[in-house]
Amino acid sequence: MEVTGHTRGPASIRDVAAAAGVSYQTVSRVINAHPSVRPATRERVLAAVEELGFRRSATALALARGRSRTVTVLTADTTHYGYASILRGVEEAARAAAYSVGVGVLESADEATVAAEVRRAADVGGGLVVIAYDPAGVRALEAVPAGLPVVGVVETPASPPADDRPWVWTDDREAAYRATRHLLSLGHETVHYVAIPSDTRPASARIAGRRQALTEADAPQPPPVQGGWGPAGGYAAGLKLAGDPSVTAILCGNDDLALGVLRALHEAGRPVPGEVSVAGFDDAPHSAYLTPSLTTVRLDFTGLGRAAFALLHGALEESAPITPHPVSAPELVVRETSGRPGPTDGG
Amino acid sequence: MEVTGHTRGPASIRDVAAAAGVSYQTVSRVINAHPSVRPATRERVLAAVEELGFRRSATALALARGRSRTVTVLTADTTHYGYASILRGVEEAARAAAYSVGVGVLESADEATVAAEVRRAADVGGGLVVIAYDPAGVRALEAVPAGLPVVGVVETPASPPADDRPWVWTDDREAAYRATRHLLSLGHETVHYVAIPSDTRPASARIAGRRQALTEADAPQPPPVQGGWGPAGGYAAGLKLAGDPSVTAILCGNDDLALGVLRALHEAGRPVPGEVSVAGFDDAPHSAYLTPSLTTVRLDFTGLGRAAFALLHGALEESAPITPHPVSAPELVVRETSGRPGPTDGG
DNA sequence: ACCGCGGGTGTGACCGGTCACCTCCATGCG
DNA sequence: CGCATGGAGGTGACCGGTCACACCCGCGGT
Repeated sequence: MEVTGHTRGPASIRDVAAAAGVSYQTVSRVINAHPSVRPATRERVLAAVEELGFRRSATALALARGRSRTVTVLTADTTHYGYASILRGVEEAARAAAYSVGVGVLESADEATVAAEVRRAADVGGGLVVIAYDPAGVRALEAVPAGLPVVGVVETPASPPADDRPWVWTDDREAAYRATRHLLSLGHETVHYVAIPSDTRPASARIAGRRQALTEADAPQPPPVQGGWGPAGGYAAGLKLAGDPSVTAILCGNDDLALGVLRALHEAGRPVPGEVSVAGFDDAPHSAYLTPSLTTVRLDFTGLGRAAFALLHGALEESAPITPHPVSAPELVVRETSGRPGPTDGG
Repeated sequence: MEVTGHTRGPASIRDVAAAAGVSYQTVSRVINAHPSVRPATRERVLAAVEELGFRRSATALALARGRSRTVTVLTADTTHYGYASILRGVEEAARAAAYSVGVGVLESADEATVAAEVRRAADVGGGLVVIAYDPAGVRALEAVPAGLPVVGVVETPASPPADDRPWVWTDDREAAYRATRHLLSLGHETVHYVAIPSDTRPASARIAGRRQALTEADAPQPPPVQGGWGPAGGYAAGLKLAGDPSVTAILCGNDDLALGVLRALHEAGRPVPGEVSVAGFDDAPHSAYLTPSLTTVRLDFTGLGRAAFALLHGALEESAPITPHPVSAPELVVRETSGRPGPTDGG
């Protein structure tokens, strides 16, 4: 009725300008809260905005400004609890800052594929959060071209990151240290370790934390067992360890691994925590409800995601001073899978 | 050396054109594989593309074409296994089609918040996949403005969806039917049900499937117990059911719920499957490794995600005929939590 | 009365692509 | 030989915003 000649599709600032009887630039000023617009004019423009249901196109904004209010999270798996939590943290912070978040899954760790994925993510503009706990993620982080804002979510690094390529991490060295000490304090001679893939690096923070605890206690240092990411890998590793009667305490790189280990111990007839104690990392939601419930170290993945976004936000805009690391410290959660070692010579 | 005056930042088609000694339009033609470009010219352009590291800007493309090769997944939780798998399926299919995928988390089911989230997602253009298993998702699906391409991921609907607003689903009616029949066939008198929030609707497909199985077997029909989404809710529901000695079989709306129920039964001293049988939905990765391992119905969430994308892709472009539902049928996976009912009158 | 100044607006170019349309030239055919 | 045809390529406008700049006007100072 009152709308006569405006174009099909969503209204643009030109449409709004026409409706309000001003120039498109004035509309732009109103949208951006520029001070020098007369109140009466502002009112008219806002009324037109309301009436036409105008929404400023994110695409056009990105093109004109050169950056895109978008962060893309590159991850090897959306399904894994830790990764999914990081994604949630990023999304949460991004939403609060009116950013959009994209996801790219690194299907394989193959160099070319990863590089292609990084390029794709770069095409949309904005920043990148790379979850670099695993080989695919590490590759991706390396493949990010210079000049593209990126934050890596990594294990506790040995040396601080370069300024132009910040990292974010939880103190998993400390986490491993505490979990190991907890198990030792119960009376176990040593603590075996089932590793997630990233822990194969000799510099792995978790391995270092465990080593420190073992060293301080003058305990033997059995080499880590490779477990992969999921329960299946933990199960396989668990079967190996279950066969060795000297094994009484097992620390696992994550809760899923621990679950597999628990199953393997069960099948091998080694009661938990009667004979063997088990602890995990992450405190996934189901860990508290397992039978027996899982002793684990809670890691603040959501906070990690938020921190990653904050850093990126700081790099993309000249606001929000780069908040260092408002990530909660790891917290040991003692549950039923850890206890004093029982007599193992009996069976 | 050879590059003299081209602009800072990523190269544009104008830069490439200058380097190759052609017009920007020719570059555009080469990029888009337009036939009428002489091979020699094409070669020159491609060489320039290579040399300058040209990548076509997704933003500019979106602006010029009017649509943005992006799909945004709206979900209430990135952490939940089923949701995360759907996201992965969407991402997988999207990547194959050179689309980007965004995520929006519906933090609350509050109408205004959800509407705002939908608008935000709409701002980036492209299509929407809304995971509408829960109240927040259902609200979001309703709040999507007409004209915006959207696909809902829903429970088996009572009536087929409208053409312009397609849905995608697994046959969870059949899934519930099969799981219930399985439990009945073991000799249980009836099957109790711990529901996920969406199942409160009287028209819920899962509830209908279970009802049908119970009806066919002339079994009593105890009302569903509300469980929520996570293990905590399952635990609470499980405690209630555990107190009733007549309860010998419990079907749960998802594996996390089942986990909580198992824990509650354990604490109540009711052995599984000795006294009570339990089954879940989803077949989450850890379910096979629980002790006892969980009988469940595997649902093809990833396929669901891929199907959702395919539908959206069909709506966004005039290609890829709308493949109806290449989603795998639910598959009953019988494990250790289900067995014949034992003597319950003893304790 | 003249100038400078600053608030309130409008105009043109630009971001990096695409699309519609035009030109130029080498053919083929009547 | 003249002309329609189609391949190869170029030009201008446009998508929906932003930015740099010019304009107009009222005001205060001299």
